[in-house]
Amino acid sequence: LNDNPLIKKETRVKLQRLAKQHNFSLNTAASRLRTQKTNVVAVIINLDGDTEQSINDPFLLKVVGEINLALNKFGLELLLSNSFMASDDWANYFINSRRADGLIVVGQGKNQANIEAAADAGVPLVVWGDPKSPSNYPIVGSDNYLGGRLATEHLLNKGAKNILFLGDPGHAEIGERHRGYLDAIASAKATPHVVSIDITSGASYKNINKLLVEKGLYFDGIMACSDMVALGAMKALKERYISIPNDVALVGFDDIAMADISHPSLSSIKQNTQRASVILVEKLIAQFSGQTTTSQVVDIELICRQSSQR
Amino acid sequence: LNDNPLIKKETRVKLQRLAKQHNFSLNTAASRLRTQKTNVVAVIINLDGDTEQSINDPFLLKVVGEINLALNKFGLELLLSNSFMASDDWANYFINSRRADGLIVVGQGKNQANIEAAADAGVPLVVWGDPKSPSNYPIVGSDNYLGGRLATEHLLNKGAKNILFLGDPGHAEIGERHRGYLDAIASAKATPHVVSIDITSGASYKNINKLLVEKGLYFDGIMACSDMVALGAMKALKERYISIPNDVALVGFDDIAMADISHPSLSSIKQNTQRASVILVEKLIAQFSGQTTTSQVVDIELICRQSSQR
DNA sequence: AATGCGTTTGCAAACGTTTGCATTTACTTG
DNA sequence: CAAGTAAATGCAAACGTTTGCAAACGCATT
Repeated sequence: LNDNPLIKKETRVKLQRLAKQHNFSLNTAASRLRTQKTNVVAVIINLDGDTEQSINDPFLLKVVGEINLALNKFGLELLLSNSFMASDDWANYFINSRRADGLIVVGQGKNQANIEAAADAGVPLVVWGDPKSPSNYPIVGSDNYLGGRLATEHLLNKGAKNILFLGDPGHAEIGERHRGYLDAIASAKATPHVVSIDITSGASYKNINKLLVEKGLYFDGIMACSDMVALGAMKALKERYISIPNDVALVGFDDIAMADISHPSLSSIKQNTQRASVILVEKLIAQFSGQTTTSQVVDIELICRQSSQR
Repeated sequence: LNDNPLIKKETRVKLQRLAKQHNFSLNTAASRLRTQKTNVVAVIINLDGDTEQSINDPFLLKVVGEINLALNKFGLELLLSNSFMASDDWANYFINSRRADGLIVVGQGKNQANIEAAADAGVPLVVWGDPKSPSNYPIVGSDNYLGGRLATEHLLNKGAKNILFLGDPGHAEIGERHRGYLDAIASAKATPHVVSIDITSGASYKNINKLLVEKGLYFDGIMACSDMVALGAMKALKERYISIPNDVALVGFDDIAMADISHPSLSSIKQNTQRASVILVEKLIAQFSGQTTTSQVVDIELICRQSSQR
């Protein structure tokens, strides 16, 4: 049944047909016990304790969906996990106990201690995050610095002079976007305006509202650290009849489905999650066979829509 | 290590501490082989072949996230699956092979053959879907009929006379919403207008655009079968400067995060996915111990926002 | 010293696969 | 017909846990 080449091909297919007919299926528990392989990969959604960003975040879930497809393509299954069950000792909980052969961590968050510990323990492990972060484990992700710079330069090109950066620079990936933003601003000899907020649409909405009340409309562009954040800001602006893109041009990050369907449609930095997922899985499989793998940057793309078109 | 009551409590905690110290973990493969229990539940996202609705649909993923939390609460793990790996014979693939102890199917779709087959095979199984559908398996879900009726009555109350139903009535859950819509329309002696489209924002956008071009604005209300569909329609309307809610009032379904953050914010029928997830898991666990379980309706709620406020 | 009880230890079987080796069978070729 | 090869069969061990039973141990009470 496992396509052992010692057995003639016809015999194999004959038996496989018979197995299907009689509803016979190999007992994976026994098989895993014997082979010490599970063909399962645990996916951990790595959220910080202090963010409101939840397991419901559309972008994170999109990444999980893509990873699932990529894993299936290689015959692997996906054990979905949050940090609740596994507590802190991922190596022990997932690998030592033979629940999974490897780990894919979605999101670096602010605290990489758990990831580092697992990597140190020699666990096959890949991370979706910012590939430029120094690490002892391979990280696959977008060029966040470039994304931040492109988005900001785009806004500058469209004539924005006072561009807000909306997001929490303490977070690994967003920190890079922030650096890109700062460099673009510096090159243009403009003034940076950084508004550090939690990565949620709600926080964004509230903060932009507060800014408008307290300081008025002192900005004419926003580089948001995610589309959800951008959409929250957009709502606050629209409620005050501030024209997008004419009064304020707006660029988000992630290119989630809603970016295209919002009105005005939201310009965004598109992360190629599909390609990244395949690369993540390939690197993980390479680790299974003992190879060491390195971080890798995946292309990004500025999707120019109405929110920055003027 | 498994809290066997034959062993004195102090000895148990002592050993458990030792195990943690030495990074020892029970081998789940062996344990599963011996006990014939996996403590794993497979979650299948059940998409029709002929819809563009994808694994990336925010609502479906939200449900999966909630189910994950509910399962964890009961010490169960979640094996995420699409229909690709399991092919058609779910009983065989998941249960017979001891990959999981039970199945949670998210979405009935148009074709229930796979679900029925698994249920007939005696597999512990629960479904997120329309609880009023006749079935040989327990379905947990919202009162879709009531939701459709409430949404439509709400629009009627707000003075809408010509209300579009936007969605595919061939799909189980949406069929019920459609029935609710029709009944509300009939009670008000209004004329039904059913626009059957695929359950995606893109399809909705395109169709509303086409309708407006071909027939003009012959409607003043829309009851959309999902928020994504509603948002697609909203975009088409806004592009033509049709005022929401004044020219057209709009109600969606699901109450996804975007409903609150869109502008105007979107009225919606909120499905209590969190409660439903816990109920799903409880029913599944009841089946593990041989009990038979029945379908159950979870409360819904009309969330009234700007898109229907006039 | 004997009895009883709670707790621990030791032992063996079983879960269903995979793997390697030795053997047998079927079939082809000189 | 013998020799040679490809394919199939049979056998036994091992993976690490759980379970039940029997035996042993420690300790307190008669």
